[in-house]
Amino acid sequence: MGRPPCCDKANVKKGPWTAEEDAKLLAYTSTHGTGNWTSVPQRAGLKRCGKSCRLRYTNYLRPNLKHENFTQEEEELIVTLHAMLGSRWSLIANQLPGRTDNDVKNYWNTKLSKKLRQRGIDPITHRPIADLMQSIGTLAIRPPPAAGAAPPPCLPVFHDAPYFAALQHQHQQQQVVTHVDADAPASPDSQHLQLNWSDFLADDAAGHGADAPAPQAALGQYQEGSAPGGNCRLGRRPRVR
DNA sequence: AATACTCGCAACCGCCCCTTA
DNA sequence: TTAAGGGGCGGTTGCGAGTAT
Repeated sequence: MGRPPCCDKANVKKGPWTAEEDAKLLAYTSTHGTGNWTSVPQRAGLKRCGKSCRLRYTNYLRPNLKHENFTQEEEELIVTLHAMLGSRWSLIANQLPGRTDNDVKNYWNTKLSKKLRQRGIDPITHRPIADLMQSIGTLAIRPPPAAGAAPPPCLPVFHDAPYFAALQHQHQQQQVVTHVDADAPASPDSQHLQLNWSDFLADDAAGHGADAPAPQAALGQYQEGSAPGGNCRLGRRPRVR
């Protein structure tokens, strides 16, 4: 049994937002703020789901959003953070002022992952594709597990727990490729990580205010939550309120 | 000029976590 | 203590615009 719908879907409009709807939503949020989203549609005079209103506001109408193209610096930061965090788009977006998680996710899916592939880097693990092919070949010759034995661990990726800590080390060794200029010659050592790990942690703490948990603690939660119960599913991002 | 294909992005879906009664 | 509901998140889809054939 799933969750009940958050709104009456039969009487809710879907699809692209009109300028009139945007104006209503902006007018409402500018005077009343963004408190209870489920009540926003009714109060603002919109035939929309509250979630739809929230999404429209946070991804498009919110003040201080950037709508121009991503800069080279932003690209490199996204790649760096993706190597560290995986697809925690909201956390990555927190480090990019004026960008939303949807922006970052779309940009990654449409551009950055392709750029990485063009350079011979696997966009999931951030490792050279040739290395991965070698790993797959090694796995293929392993004997099958005995009957009743525990299932084998997942294929490791950078943002799984054991690799999270290792990544910091690798970062210090400047091995992670972050430069994704497709025109540049593909060379594993052509560009190196620019982001300072401790700076990232400090930024994260500052971004969440004084009452936010220490960033190291938050990262600890990521590591603990990365493989709950030993299965392959990544842990969800710990929420910071 | 018409059609097919690709790309970019806005929006939706469904799951999960947290809060609250 | 527990269940319901709200909010947040990542994954996916749909569609318009641009480009290639």
